Amino acid sequence: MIVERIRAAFQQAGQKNTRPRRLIAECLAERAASGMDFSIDDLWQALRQHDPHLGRATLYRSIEILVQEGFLDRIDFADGTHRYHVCVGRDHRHLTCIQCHCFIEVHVDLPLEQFTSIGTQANFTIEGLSFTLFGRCANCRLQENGYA
Amino acid sequence: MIVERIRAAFQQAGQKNTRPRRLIAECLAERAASGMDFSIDDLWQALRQHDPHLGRATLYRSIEILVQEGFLDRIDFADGTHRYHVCVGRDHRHLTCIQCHCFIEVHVDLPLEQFTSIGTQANFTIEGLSFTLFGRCANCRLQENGYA
DNA sequence: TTTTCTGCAAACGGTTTGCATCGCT
DNA sequence: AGCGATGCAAACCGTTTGCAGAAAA
Repeated sequence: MIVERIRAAFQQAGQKNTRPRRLIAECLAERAASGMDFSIDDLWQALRQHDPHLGRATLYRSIEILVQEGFLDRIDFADGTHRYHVCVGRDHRHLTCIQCHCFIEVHVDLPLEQFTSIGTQANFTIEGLSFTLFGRCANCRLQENGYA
Repeated sequence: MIVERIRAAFQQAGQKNTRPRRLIAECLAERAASGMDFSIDDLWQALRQHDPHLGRATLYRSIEILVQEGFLDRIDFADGTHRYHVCVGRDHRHLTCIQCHCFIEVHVDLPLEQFTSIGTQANFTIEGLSFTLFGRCANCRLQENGYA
């Protein structure tokens, strides 16, 4: 169960099992199930429905932990905004729509051997990668063409 | 000459050839020559040396135009900060240090054919890609080991 | 009981905007 | 002369921080 995995992630980071974090875990589980990505604010709105007194700061603090733990993945858009989604693997490879921000996780075979050799050449230790294809989804194309 | 290319980019966007923009073009040319990346604030500090009255807003407005024109490339870091550098090609492929933010443009042979087929499958029109390897540069590793 | 987390509200920092003025064309 | 660009300052917005009280361990 996803909720358990999230609680484990908190515990892993040495965090207590508190009510706000349980709520956050629930909300994230819903999002993981639907595959939706979300902004911090989306999540906060959802949380307020369960507990109107839950503070923004708490949410920020928890999200930070989960990103560190590799449980959440942060997607940065060219316009400076960013959203999150529940991670599947370690590396991040997606296809996102530059208009509506919807996205799909994709499976690309990247030439990993090249990366190690690039690292060696440049004298860097490679610790992660991010690969994003930007495009426009079918929906947004339709709307652009006036069928909205 | 780079300065000319920048001016052309402004003109392309229908912008007038004004003193602040000439200054910006000069500063960018220096940065292009040295291959350094920079934050908006770096650039602003440099500009103030030439003209202490140049406003931040003007800089933001100009940078925005150049990013749109594809002349500047924006690099987003995991900590939410971002920097710019003068573009070479259309697509962005670099290796950046998660600690000091230095970076190198790298030449990776990405499986382009895969991308088109991914686009087709997902019904997206692909318009760009971003590929970043994150790591730690030699300098930062040394410092971490106490040789600072 | 001790330590950590929480909620609140205030501070923060980067970015954007409104507006009177300036300066290209 | 006309219109867009500029500089300034204030507004903005997402995020972080300080702190007193509340909850876990």
